[in-house]
Amino acid sequence: MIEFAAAENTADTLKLLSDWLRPQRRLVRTGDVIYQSGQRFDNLYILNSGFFKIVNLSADGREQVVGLRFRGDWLGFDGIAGGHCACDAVAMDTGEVWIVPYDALLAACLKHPPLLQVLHAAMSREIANDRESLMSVCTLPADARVADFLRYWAESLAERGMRTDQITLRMTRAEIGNYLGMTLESVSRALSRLARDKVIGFAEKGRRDVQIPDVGALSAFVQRCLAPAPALLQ
Amino acid sequence: MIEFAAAENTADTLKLLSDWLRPQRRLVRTGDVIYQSGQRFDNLYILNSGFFKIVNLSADGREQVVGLRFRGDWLGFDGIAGGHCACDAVAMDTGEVWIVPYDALLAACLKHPPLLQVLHAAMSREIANDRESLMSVCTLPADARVADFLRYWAESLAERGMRTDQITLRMTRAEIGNYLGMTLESVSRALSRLARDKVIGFAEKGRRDVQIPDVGALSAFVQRCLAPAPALLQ
DNA sequence: CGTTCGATTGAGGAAGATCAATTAATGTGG
DNA sequence: CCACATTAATTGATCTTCCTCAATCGAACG
Repeated sequence: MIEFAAAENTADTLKLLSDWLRPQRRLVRTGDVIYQSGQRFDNLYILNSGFFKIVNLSADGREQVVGLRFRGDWLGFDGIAGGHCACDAVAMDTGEVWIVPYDALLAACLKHPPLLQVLHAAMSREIANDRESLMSVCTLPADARVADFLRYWAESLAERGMRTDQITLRMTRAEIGNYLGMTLESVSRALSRLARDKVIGFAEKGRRDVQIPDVGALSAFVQRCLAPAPALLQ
Repeated sequence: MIEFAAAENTADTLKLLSDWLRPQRRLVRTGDVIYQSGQRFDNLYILNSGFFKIVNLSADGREQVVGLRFRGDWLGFDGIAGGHCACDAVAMDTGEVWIVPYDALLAACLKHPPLLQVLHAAMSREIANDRESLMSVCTLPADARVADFLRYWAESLAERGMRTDQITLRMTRAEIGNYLGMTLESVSRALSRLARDKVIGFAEKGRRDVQIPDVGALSAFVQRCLAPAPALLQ
């Protein structure tokens, strides 16, 4: 049970951080801003619960969702180098955020080095995840990208011990499209096709709840999109 | 002189790292592999000179250039979380890489906390950079993406005190296209258009050397691509 | 109960991919 | 050093995917 082990791991790590850092806790609701681009960097944030998006804003006004974050993830690493936050972090649901002053964190890490390992692992995971995103956007056609997005979301939940057979997308089609580099219409069409192929299902009411009976079917769908020839008969 | 200050900064940081870590040095040549996906994670690498690419390989065989690295950058962060390298790092030119065992680095950081700040800043920069890449791929049309790629490369050189009026691309059109999420033909056409518009120039012989008389012109070109209407007259 | 916002679906068009031919650069063995 | 082979780059023609524009439908909310 890898999922279970990972969920245990997340909980253990959070306990360790809570015990050693005694962080200030902040309850957030949908739309609440954790930090904003340009703001001075002072704190890192540990997510105890909820769903969050990271939004990048370019100088010329382009807006781009560049990441999604869940329980156990950290926010704010982008600010360390420049002393200012480089993006916005916004809650997509009610949740709890732990606030950790960076200075205090460093002090705690020096006293208790295992904390340092936890911190570095979080940054490392973020780097590896971002690369997967880039890979997905660069190499997958639109339908596969949507499928891969659902797979990623479901697996993120699974790793944290949450149910994945029925998930609630906390983003509009426009936001998903922005994150995946396509239009909202393309997202909608892709989801319709996934539903037609029985890879996903929609709840009776509302199309924000997606049923994923089998996460593996999503991966299979991605592979099917990549297959060079349909190979009708041979 | 921001460029000069940054170049000074890179040099100072490298000196600090060299003095405190006494890293093993390795000379590399074009094509040399610094580390490979799946390999056990033991070391981080600091780039003293040269040009490097980070290549991600997916389970189903898709290959994607997910990053470019220069003097002063670090390699290997992706391996910290999982204990194994998550990508390949390959030299695109002759250069020198400093090898730092992660354990030794942590020990040194505990003895000399400023090192920790340097390490975290490097990881932070990497995170912020990756997001810029994703943003570029998701929001810019092909021509603008190529222009933005050249701008990024030129500015990376400028930050390190190298000349930017004439740069040598160490990648084939195919590699650039892979990195930018487009075909090699699209890269070639974009470069031809940039040359026709006098935003860049080509050397007499060989089209791997690109003349960039004015980096600002590249940014302007990107903006022109984004402009919704040409606004012929008003 | 109407208004508003989000989602779906269709039709047409445009950006970029694919396929193909040519040219330029690089490398190799005689 | 040259003829030849090989790889990279350019350019054109065609085709596919996805975007844009537009209409309709459904859900949520005051």
